[in-house]
Amino acid sequence: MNIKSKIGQRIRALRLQKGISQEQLALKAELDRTYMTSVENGKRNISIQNIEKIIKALETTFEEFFKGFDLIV
Amino acid sequence: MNIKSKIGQRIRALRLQKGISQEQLALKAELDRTYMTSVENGKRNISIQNIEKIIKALETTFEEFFKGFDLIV
DNA sequence: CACAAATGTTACTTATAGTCCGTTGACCCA
DNA sequence: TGGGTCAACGGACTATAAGTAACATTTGTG
Repeated sequence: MNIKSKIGQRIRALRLQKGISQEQLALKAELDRTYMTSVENGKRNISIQNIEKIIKALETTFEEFFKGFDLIV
Repeated sequence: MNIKSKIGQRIRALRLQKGISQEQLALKAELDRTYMTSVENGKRNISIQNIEKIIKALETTFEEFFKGFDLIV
């Protein structure tokens, strides 16, 4: 699994855990809905600033977000 | 402290811990020497793929890299 | 099935990430 | 003093991420 897909997968998992739609998350993170879709689907080489926006919108932390991250195959 | 500076600070700390120069790290990560300087100085909104390159060059993991990351003020 | 809501895709512009080449200054030491 | 290494900076350039619109598809629910 490449890094872009791993990031997308992690975002999707946390989003679903919160039970919100891509659109709701996008709004909260101040990003475009279609951009969120492409990030979740591993199509974007996202920057650290946008990752930060999403982590905040998911109400989590960098540490939590990346916990166990390297175990994803 | 903004996210770009926090990333730069963390990279620099780990690099110095390994006792290598910016140029050696850049070479290992297959990035430009001048780019490494600007990243460490918090001037770049680095992408996830380049973060991955640097983390690998530093011989660490995402989990380790971001451990305690949110505590930086 | 019909309809709505959620998600996905394509294609595009603009904004900026990242490279390359060269310079400068600090530091160390023979 | 002169040569080496290292870090920071700048200008000019190319590569690519950000961001959006329009449309398509999937999914869930009556």
